[in-house]
Parts: sequence; structure tokens; C-alpha cells
Amino acid sequence: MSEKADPKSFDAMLRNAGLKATRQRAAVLRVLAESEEPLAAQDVHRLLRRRIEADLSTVYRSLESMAEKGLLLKTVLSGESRTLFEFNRMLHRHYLVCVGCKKIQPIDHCPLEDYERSLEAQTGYRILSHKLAVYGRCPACAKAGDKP
Amino acid sequence: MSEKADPKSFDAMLRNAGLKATRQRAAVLRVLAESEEPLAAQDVHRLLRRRIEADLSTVYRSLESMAEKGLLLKTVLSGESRTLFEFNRMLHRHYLVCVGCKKIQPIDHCPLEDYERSLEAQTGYRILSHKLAVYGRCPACAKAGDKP
DNA sequence: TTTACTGCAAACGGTTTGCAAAAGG
DNA sequence: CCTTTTGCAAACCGTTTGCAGTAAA
Repeated sequence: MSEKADPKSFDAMLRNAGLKATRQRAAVLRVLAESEEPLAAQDVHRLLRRRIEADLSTVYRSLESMAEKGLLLKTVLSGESRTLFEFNRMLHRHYLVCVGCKKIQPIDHCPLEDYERSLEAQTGYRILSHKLAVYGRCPACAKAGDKP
Repeated sequence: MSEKADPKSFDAMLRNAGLKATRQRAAVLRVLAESEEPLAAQDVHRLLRRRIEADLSTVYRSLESMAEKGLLLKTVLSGESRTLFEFNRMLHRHYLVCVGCKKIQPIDHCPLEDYERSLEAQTGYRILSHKLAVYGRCPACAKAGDKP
């Protein structure tokens, strides 16, 4: 859960990305780096308050600029109206989302590399990225048989 | 573009789904049946006005209830803040989205059937569905080299 | 010092809701 | 008739923005 990253490294990451290393931004980045799952702006803001004060609009602006620079990834999932952000660990990952308890679990292997190539050949598009999310019931929710 | 479906069939579909067949709902369903692409509530509303009057809130309510009954599919795509709805043709399809001109193009083959099975085995989840969208530049936008 | 960033408050855009009137079965 | 569904207007909620003040480089 806590990866004990050197506080200074967040500042460095920000500066490398061409952003000023402010207290607020470093804290936002840290919250996301320490989270296993993608978080919404409001979640980040709430978690942030344990460490520092930062306006919600600042959180939004931070998330946006860091996503632009590639430090974060922006995602939208079905059944979640908010935009989620995750720390960009530079591994290409997808998620398995439980429609019962809403748990979000990373999936390691991505089955789409080859597929993208063949799509490029077929369509003439230059493929840049893809989004895949798989929805189901986790073992617990499947057993419980709760409908939601 | 126009599949010339019998107006009565929309009423029948609605009743089969356990919904009252109102003018408004039939018209919404028709607009989506005749569209190649997923549409946002506002698009449906605008297209509707050529045929009948219907309040935007009614369109939202129609879309929601029809999606609940499986007549429509609900989607969210990156770079589009609105929720999109498409007529459920009962074929499993994905889309290729151009990040330049925003064109949305259906993809025929889905490479994920086998993958879902292996995921079930690995995780113990009961997989219900997945969402895949591929993003890239269409040949025209790739050639034009316009950045957006 | 200069420019980027922050806080605050107000605006925004898509979506939802309460309620009385209208329409479907 | 008795429920649903509709129209209208207002509320909602996540997100964005203008602006004056603050802090990073």
C-alpha cells in the first residue's frame, strides 16, 4: 500500500515533466502513487486533506496538467460518472471491475498488441491507444448472488 | 443509413421489453436504429425534432429505461463527456475512434472471447461483459498531421 | 522579477428529479 | 380507470473558469 517513495522524487518527476514542483502537485502525485486503484478528483482531494490543504479546483488543475504530461492516466469506467486518474507506472494495464461491490482489480496481461497491428493493416488507421475494461462479479459477489 | 423498419416493430419491441409504447419512445428507438453510430441524448433530441416534439428530459428517461431493458447499449468514450447510446443490434461490436476528427467507426471482429475464458479461470470472477475502444488517427487525419 | 500556480467564488454542461397534467393498456 | 409516462422548471453534481493574490524558478 505505501511504497515509501522519497518526497523529493515527486518534485523531480514534476520538474522533469516541465511543471513547477508545488506542494499541492507533489501531494496529489504522491496520493496517486500510493494508490493501487484509479481515483476520482474528489477522492484525491479527500485523501490530500490528511497532509495539506488544497482547493478542489487546484486538484482538478493538477490532475489535468499531469495527465497532459503523461505522469498520470485518465480513465472513465462504466457505472462511474466521474473521471478517474491513476499514477502512470508505465506498464500497460487494464482493469477488472466488479459490478457488485465496485472493486477494481488490475489485469496483468494485455491481449491486444497483435490485434492492434492487424487493425492498422485492415483500416489504414494509425492506432495510438486503446481502452479495455472487463466487467463481472468477483468470487464473493458471485457467491452472494446480490443482484446490483 | 435508413433501414426502413416498420414503425409498428418499434412499438412491439417496446412492449416486448415491458415498456409502454409511447410516441416519444418509439421515435427515440427509431432514431437510434437508423444511426450507424452511438449518439448522445442531445443528438437524439435534436434528430427527434424533425419528427415529433419531446422534452430533453423525456429523451433521457427513455434512453435510460430502454438501456435497462437491453434495447439499447450505453457507452462512454474518452474525449467525449457525454454518455452515448446505441441501438442494441445484438452483435457484439467495438469502435475505432479517430482522435483527430472524432469519427467513430465500428470494428467487426472482437478478439476477446477466448481471453475472457482464461481470465475467469485465473481470477475466479464471473465475467459478464467488456468494453473495448481503440483510439487512433484515421487515414485522412494521419495524412493531414493535425495535432488535436 | 517574471511567470506559473493557487484559492475562492461563480459559472457551466450534462443529467436528474418533483410534480401536475396527459396518455397508454 | 389506474398506472406510467410526459413536460416543465428547478435542482444537482462533477468539472471548468476568471481573477486577484502567492509562490516557484
